[in-house]
Amino acid sequence: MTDEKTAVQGSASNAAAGLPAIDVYNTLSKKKEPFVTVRPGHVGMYLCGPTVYKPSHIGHMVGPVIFDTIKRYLEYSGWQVKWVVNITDVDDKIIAESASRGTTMAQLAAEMTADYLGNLAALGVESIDVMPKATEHIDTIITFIEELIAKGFAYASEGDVYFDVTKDADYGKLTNRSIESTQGEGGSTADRKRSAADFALWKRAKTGEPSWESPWGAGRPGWHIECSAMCRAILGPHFDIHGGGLDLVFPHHENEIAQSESLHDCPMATYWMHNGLMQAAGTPGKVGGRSRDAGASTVEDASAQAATKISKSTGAEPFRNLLQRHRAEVVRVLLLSTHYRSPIHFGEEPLGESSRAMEAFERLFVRYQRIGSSFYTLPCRNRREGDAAVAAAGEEATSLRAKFLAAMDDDFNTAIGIATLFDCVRVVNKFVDQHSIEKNAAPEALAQLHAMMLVIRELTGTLGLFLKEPPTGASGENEATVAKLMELVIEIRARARAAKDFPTADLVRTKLTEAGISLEDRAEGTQWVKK
RNA sequence: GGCUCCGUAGCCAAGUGGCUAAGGCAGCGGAUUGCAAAUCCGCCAUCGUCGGUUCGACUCCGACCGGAGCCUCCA
Repeated sequence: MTDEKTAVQGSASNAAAGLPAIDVYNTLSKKKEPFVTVRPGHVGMYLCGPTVYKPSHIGHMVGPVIFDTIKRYLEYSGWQVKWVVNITDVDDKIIAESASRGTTMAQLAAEMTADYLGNLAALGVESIDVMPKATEHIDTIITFIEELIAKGFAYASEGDVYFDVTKDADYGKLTNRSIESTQGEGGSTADRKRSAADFALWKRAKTGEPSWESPWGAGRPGWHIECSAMCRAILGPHFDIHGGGLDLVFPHHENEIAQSESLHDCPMATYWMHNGLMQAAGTPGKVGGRSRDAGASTVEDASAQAATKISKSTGAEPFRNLLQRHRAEVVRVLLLSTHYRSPIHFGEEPLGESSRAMEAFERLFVRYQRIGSSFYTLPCRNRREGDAAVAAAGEEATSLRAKFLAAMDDDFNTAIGIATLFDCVRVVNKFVDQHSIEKNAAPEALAQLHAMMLVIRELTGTLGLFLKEPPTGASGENEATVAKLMELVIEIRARARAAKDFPTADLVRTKLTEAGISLEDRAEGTQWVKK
């Protein structure tokens, strides 16, 4: 398909179906392309999920949050999306880790999958439709390999099966790589392969390893084949979006393309989308990767990388530990504040900054609550409903919404989207100030305020933000006790203020601030907020 | 050595061949407040360096410097 043709047909067919024109950056072409789906109005999307051998860390959360946002935005805009994220539950690393823990591969995989799912839920990633596990698709995988052998693209070798890259005319097209320039897996498997760049589709079992029966003997699938096989089984031979971290482009996605397109004579996915990797703030190197000196080959390299290696030794903590210090919503804001293809600086500093930034939204929601309405129960309108209703929110809100949508239509630019939302917050606060809505609201002003809040609800909803009311801090009976106490303290301070005893009033406020509680004096009375 | 990508204010981070280079954090000044907090208003960058193309570049090209990812396993 040529770009020119696709562009014209794309915008035309989207418009005909009442869908907006969206551009998507495609790793395959290295440029933005108009978004045209295989089936009009429908999107098939696949994201490479985790290998479940250790608790997931922040790096594992990037892709899910980004593609969750993309799915939300596409559905908001009128597409129907089917999103698949696989779980790799058979792999060398799982086998090694389970052996060292004295448990089984299945048991370890189940535990780590639960950990992963818990983290996703905390982050509001709830829109995954299918989560296939490799071990539940062994038959699918074997069939796929048999077809590849039958077509001459793969060969069995002493119980292993390899993909023959020399048979694939355009091997390397995703990463602009030649067969000669790739080393492939070395070690003991090297002499069973015809070319170094050939990769395993099926690995024969060593004694004691988990294995499945196959036409080539007992063994297990290679790393890349499960994605090809499960993609076809669930989304068909040609679907729309295939995503993953930038570190997966080679060899994983290159090899998926080789497997699927050799067999099917059609593109595997129209758009290949890759998210940037996490980097520990202030230090070079991504979070959670292997140490960079693994491939050091020259003397100069070794000395240049020494500093890097030390800084990387911190590693990445399990995400669930991080959640004890930071709300998941803060993480989500941080991830979406950077364009998805850029690396993200991650650490306590950036998290703290995101947290402070995000509170501007929540303060507005609290303000809205004081005016008498709950933000969290407002309906998230879809794009058409929003188009029809936005005028009531006034000119500024209308143009900010248009800016937000234009940014998201342009390769899901959530960074501009969030920036625009900050503008919305300022516009609404100003509106509330100017119309003295907190004192005596005119019905028309109140109506416009609600319309504006509905716009913020609509747009933040597409990012998966502010969908749930934040936790209030203390819980249950404690909360009630604290509330009573605060009521008393505030009452005493109010009397001091009435008597112009400001030293006493200020003492109360200062001490509370030190204790992490800030007081806000307003016309209607004093409010307290736990920081 | 090969293949990608990046270098924008104190920090984080968008963006564009030519209108005032988004937004956030921090900071400063003002309105408001008993004083604060919150909110609002205002201030705070010439875009790594050096060349080139162009009427005009931060935006295109080249070189250089610095940083990141990939080239067996990694989200």
